[in-house]
Amino acid sequence: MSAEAVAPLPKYYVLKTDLVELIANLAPGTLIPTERALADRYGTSRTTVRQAISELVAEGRLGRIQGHGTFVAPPKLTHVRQLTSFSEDVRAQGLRPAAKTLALSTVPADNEVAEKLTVPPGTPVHRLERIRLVEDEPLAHEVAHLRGRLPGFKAKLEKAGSLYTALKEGYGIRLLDVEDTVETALAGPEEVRLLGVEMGSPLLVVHRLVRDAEGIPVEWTSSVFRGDRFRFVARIKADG
Amino acid sequence: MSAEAVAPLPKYYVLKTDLVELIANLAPGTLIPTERALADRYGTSRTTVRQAISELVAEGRLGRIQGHGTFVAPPKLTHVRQLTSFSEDVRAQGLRPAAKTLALSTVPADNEVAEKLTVPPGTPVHRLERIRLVEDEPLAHEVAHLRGRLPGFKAKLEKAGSLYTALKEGYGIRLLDVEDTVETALAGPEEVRLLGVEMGSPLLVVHRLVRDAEGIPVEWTSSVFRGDRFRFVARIKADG
DNA sequence: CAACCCGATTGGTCTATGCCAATCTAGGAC
DNA sequence: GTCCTAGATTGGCATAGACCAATCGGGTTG
Repeated sequence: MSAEAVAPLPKYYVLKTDLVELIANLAPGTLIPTERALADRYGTSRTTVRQAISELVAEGRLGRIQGHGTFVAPPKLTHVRQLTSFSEDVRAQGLRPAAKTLALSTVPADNEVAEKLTVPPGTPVHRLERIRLVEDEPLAHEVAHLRGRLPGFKAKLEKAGSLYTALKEGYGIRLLDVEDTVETALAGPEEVRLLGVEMGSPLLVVHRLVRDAEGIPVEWTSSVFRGDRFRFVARIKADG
Repeated sequence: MSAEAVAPLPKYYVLKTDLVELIANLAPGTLIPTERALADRYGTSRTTVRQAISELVAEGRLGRIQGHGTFVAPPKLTHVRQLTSFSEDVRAQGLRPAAKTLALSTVPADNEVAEKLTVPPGTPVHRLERIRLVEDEPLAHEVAHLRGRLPGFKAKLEKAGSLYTALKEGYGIRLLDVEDTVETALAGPEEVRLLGVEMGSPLLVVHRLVRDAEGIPVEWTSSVFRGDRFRFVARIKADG
């Protein structure tokens, strides 16, 4: 129709679009043809097939396992971030949450933690490192830093099961507000190891600052979520 | 030290790590060596160099322009999402915001819009499509759908300059709360065209549902932000 | 029967190379 | 001087093939 020269779409993008159609009606977990088979069928190189598949993996639509194959990924979860706990959010969706504590100790605050918690660098703070699981699948890596002296914190945390419950019922700390920042990143070796994602897959990096009823920062947490399995929701109320 | 066999890091990842160090002390905009030069220097193929650079581009640390070169990317912006407007947020950072209206019309609600705005499919709704700019650079593509009859909307919007101001001062609509969802995606041809990003670069897709004082949904907006230029912040107040 | 091993299959990394497309620069035409 | 063109340079796309690593299935071995 138009006389204008239209830039032809790259082959890998055409293939990607075709794959999206193909998997639209397939159940999660279904294997798609192998890379070599697709390369044959489309008369293209495996490199080109891999570029198309890689983007779909990055978008969370496909997954792949070396030696096994490439399959349709399960749909994204929705994570409602209110002043509730991760566990509650997940349970509200009918799923089974869990947390594995990797480390719990008292450490001197580094410069970043000190700034966020408004304490002098070197001040002892509690450090809690955990893996968040849903249906036994590791979905997030979280490192929390807590300000102040919290005697018997370990026992209280285990008893309460939830960080926020422990703070509230163990120490009477009431929370005023939460500030979350959300940004994208790509997985490196640490995330590959901890979350079982593949190199270069997208992540959501969340930094959370929690203030108590007096407006004093009490918690500074850095979390890395699998970007292909999560969607964040924030509900924000009007001021008046 | 350990007798355990350590999986050797892929070459492209080593190169990526080296590049992160290299650019740490370089000013934004500085050109890094060309792909061919890096391939020579590291005794590797250009394909491997491109894999390393591609991930850094996806993370927003590098940018590249065909025929020109690969350069250090500017730092991310921070976008505070409260019940304020995009414009106010950007101005608060000392930057110059702008919006370019691509389309403003009344259209029948499709299934998704109808569901979100709780109206029957086909109901006339206002559709506003805009490009958000900061310092003349397009950073987001936004399609808003507004429920209800809004006589003279176009004129009021132009007069107010801001969507929220227009709703409030033009029609007395007070807003109760906002619900944002944030997820990741990769750029396709439309984003390449509208935002000037490259194919496959990461995006933040935000869906926003705004309710009025009675809790009735009044706005359903779909936004696509450049993932390499934005960081979201949500402040959430405790309920009581 | 269970445990083991081996080979086929599949994705992961990498090479070497070619050509296309966008950009920039140096020279020449006017 | 301005404009234009022709190369050189740079990133973008794609090929064909090699070898590695993880997985899985079937057959052998105890």
